Amino acid sequence: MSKKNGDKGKSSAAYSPKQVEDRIYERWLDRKFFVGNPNSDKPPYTIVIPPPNVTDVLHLGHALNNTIQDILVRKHRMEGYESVWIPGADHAGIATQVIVEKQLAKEGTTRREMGREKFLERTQDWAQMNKEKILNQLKKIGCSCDWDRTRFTLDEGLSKAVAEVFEHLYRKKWIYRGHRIINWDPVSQTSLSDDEVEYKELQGHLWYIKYKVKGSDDYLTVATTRPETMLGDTAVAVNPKDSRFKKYVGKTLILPILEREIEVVADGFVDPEFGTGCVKVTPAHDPNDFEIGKRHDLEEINILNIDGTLNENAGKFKGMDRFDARKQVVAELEKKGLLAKTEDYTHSVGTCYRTKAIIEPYLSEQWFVKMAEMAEPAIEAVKSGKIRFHPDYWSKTYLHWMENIRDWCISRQLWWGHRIPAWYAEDGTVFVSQERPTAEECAPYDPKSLLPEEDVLDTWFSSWLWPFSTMGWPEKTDDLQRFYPTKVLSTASEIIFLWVARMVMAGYEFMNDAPFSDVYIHGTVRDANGIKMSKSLGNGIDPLEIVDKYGADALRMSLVLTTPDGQDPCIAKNTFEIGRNFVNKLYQVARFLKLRMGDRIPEVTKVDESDLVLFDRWILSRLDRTIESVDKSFREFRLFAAAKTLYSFVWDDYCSWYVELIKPDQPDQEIREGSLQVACYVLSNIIRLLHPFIPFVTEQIYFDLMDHDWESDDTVCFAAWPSSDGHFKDDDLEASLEQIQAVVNGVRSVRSELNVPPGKRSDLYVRVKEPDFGRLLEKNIGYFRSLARVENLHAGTDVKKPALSASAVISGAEIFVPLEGLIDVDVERQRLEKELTNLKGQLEKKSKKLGNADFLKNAPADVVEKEKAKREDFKERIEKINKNLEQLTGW
RNA sequence: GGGCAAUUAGCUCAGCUGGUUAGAGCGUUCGGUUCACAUCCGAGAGGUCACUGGUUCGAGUCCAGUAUUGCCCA
Repeated sequence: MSKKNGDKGKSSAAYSPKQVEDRIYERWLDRKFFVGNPNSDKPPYTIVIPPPNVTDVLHLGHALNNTIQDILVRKHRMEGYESVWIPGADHAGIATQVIVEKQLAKEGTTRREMGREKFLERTQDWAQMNKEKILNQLKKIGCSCDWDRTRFTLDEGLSKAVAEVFEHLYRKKWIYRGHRIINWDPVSQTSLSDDEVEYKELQGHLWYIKYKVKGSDDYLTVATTRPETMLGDTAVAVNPKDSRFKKYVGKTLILPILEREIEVVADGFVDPEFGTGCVKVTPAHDPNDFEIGKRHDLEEINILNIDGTLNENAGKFKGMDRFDARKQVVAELEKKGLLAKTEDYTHSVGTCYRTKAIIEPYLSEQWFVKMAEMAEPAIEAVKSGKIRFHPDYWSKTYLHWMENIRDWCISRQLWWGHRIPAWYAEDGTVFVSQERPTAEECAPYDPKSLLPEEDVLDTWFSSWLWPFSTMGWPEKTDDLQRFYPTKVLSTASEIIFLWVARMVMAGYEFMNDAPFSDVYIHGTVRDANGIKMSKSLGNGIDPLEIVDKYGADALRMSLVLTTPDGQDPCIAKNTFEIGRNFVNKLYQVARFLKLRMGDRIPEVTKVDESDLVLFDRWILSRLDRTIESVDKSFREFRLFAAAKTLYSFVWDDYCSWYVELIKPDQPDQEIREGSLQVACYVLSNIIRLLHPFIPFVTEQIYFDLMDHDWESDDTVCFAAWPSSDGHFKDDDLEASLEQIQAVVNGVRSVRSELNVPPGKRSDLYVRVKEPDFGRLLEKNIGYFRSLARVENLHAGTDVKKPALSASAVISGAEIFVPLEGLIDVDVERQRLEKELTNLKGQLEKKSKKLGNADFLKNAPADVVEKEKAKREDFKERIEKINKNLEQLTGW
C-alpha cells in the first residue's frame, strides 16, 4: 500500500472542514439536489423556514433552529420523500424602518424630507443586502434549502396574498376600523399589537395626589405610577359599595394644576382594597379608564403627541417630553401641597419588542382583526391532536392564549410594509380595494378625490400566511397542490402567539387545513452562565466564527448535543469542541479503514453471513439497536436523544471496541476479511445515519475515502436511510460480549491501579464459574489480547491463582494477573478492601430486600429470581475477595 | 395574582411504561510516542437524585404539599 508523501505530521492527520465544506456545498447546489419537484412520485415532506428578520444577521439561536430543520429535511429526503424546505426572510416593518431612519438621522435628513417613495427604495436596498447576507449564512451552516423557492414577505406574490386576505376578511366583517386604546411606541411612532409588547419589571414610584372637592375642604387622594397623565383626567372613580366615598359620588373635584372641574363617578371596576380606593380616570391614556369613560360618558382628553411629548391639552407642560413632564408635575404638586406621599413601587411596564421604548396606551383610530371565530378551528386542531406540539406541554400555552384571544390591531403608522388597501372619501367613508376604486365602485364619490390609506400592515399580517403564500397562493399553483400542508414548524417559544397560533388560524381560514402537523419548540440559547444571549449584552456568539474555527458540522453536532429537548442550551466557549472532536473521530476511523483496505472503502450494502465471528455479530446487533433507537427518537422529535445515541454508538461501540477488537495482534497482519466487510458495512450505515446531523464530513468521507465518484450525481443526500429488521439483534450475544468486556476492563483496572507499565504484557488467568465462558475466552483471546495487554491466557473452572498475582473479581469469574516484582502488597490490599466494602454494601441491600416477606409474596417471580441471583453473585464475589486478601498476608 | 416548566456528580444534562451497583460529556486526578485519531488512549475520584409527607413489597421514577429558579400571561 503506497502512501502519499508530505502528510505524516501530526496536525495533518486531523480533519480539516475548512478545505472541504464550501466545495461540497457548491456541488450540492450545482446538481440541484435540494430543488423540490411538484411532479415527483415521492410523498412530499415540506418545511417552511420561520423567516428570519432582515435586520438581524443570524445568531446561535437561528443556527440551532435551522440545524433542526435541516436534520429533519435531510433525513426525510434520504427516506424517499420529496423534501422541500422553503427559505426566505421577513421585512420586519418596525425594526427595519427604525434602523434606516437612524441612518438618515446621521446623514442629517429624515424620511419625511426624503419622501415615501425614495425612503422605500432606500430601505428596500438595505433589506435586500441584509437578506442576501442571512441566506448566505444559512448556506454556510449547510442548510439544504430549496433556494429556487426563496421568498420575501414583500415579494409581489406574497403582497398580493396579503391584500387578498385583507379584502376577504373585510368583506366578512372580520376586519374593522375602531377608535380604541392601543399600544403606542413613541420611538417608532406606530401602534403595536398586544403581542408585540413586552412587559418588564421596573423600579418606579407610586405617587399619591390630592384632588380637592369643590365647595368643601375635603380632598380625595388617588395613587398613580404615571402622575403626568393626571393632566388628561376627566373623572375620579370609586367603588359604588365603598361606604367611605359614597357621599362624594356625583360631586365635582378640582383637578390640580390645570384647575379643570372633573366629576366623581361610581364604577364597579374599582377595587376598594387597592391603593386609596379612589382611582383617577384618564380615558385617553389607559385601557381600563377608557372602559370606565365609555360607561359614564366621560370626555376623552389626549395629552400626548405621537412622539411622546405633551400637547396643548397639557397647558404649560406643552412640548415637554413625557418623562420630563412627570418630574415637573410631581414638583408642582409638591409645591402646592397636593402630593400626599410618594412610595417606591415595582411595576411592570410595557416596552416595544423591537425598539425597547416604553409603550404609551394611546387612543387612536386603527384597523383590527376580529379573532374569536378564527380561533375555533385552531383550538380544535390542537385539542384533537391534528397539530401536535413537541414537547407537548406547549399546547397548554397555545390553548390558553387561543381561548382568551383578543382582537388584533394590524395597522402600523409606518411606511415599510404592505400598504393597507383602503381609500377614504372626504367625509371619512372607507372603500377597501387593492386598486383605486372605479367610479362605479365608489359612487357617489369621485374616485380622484379618494385618498389612499397611509398606514401599512403589521409584519405578522404577512407572516401568518407564509406556509401557503410562499407556494403562490392565491394562485392555484402546482406547489400549493403538492406541498401544502407542510409537516413541521420549528421555532422557539417566543413566537407561539405572534406567529404559530396565527398561522394555524390562517391555514384553516384560507386553505381549509392546518398549515403543519407538528410544532417543534426548542429552547433559547444561553451563555455559559445561563444568561440569554443578546446583542445588547454582548454575550452572543457569531455562528460564522464557529464555522470558521470548527466547521459547520461541529457547530451543528455541538448544538444538537447540548440542546436537551425543550430546554435551553447553555453554550460555553469550548462547547463546540464536542462536535469538532466527534467529527474528527468519525473521519479518523474511516481513514483507518481506508488505510487497511489499501484502496477506497467499498460500499458494502449486505453482509455475507458465512464468515462472521462473535464480534462481527455483536456490532451488527448494536447497529440494529441503534437504528431502532434513532428512528424512535425521530418519531418523538427527540433529536438530542438521537444524536446522543449515534455519538456513543460510533465512539464507544464502533471505535473503542469493535475496531480495536478486529485489529490484528501484530501490525503486519491483515484484518479478517469477514470483519473488514462488516466494518465497511457498519461505516456505511453510520455515514447515512449521521448525514442529517453532519452533512459535510459524511459527504467528504463518502467521496474521499469510500468508493464513490465525485463527478457522478451520487450523494449521501439521497442515500437510503438505514433500516433495521432486527435480524442481527441478539440479547445473549450482547450479554456474552459484556462479559468479555468485563474481563478486559478488570485487567485494565488492575494494571492501572498497580502501575504496571503500559508497554509490559503479562499472562492472564481467569477462573470461571461456567466452563462455556472459559471456552469463549479461549476462543476469542486473539481478538482482545492487545486490548488487555495479555501474553498467554489460561481460562477454566479450575485455574489456580498464580503466586504473586493481583486479582479482580467480576460476575462469574476471577481474574489473576501475575506480577512478580511489580506488585505492591499495600496497594493491592487497599484495592481489594475497597471493592469488598462496596460489595458488602450491595449484599446488605439485597439481603434486606429478600428478607422482606411482603416482597417475596408480592413481587413478580422473575424479579425475585433476579434479586436472588444477584445476592448469590455478591456473596460469591465477597468470598473470593476475602480469600485473595488472606493470601496476601502470606507475602 | 394565575399558568407552565425545572431542581440528579464542580458544570451541562440522560435516566422511556416504578425493581440498574444511578449514567454521559465537560472539568478534575493518575498513567500513556499501542501500527486511524493527543481534536487521542487507559484508569480513578466525585451523587443522602431540592425538601416533607403519601401510594407501594419496592420510588430518582407515581401523587400531594413546601422551597428555590426560569419562562409566559394578567
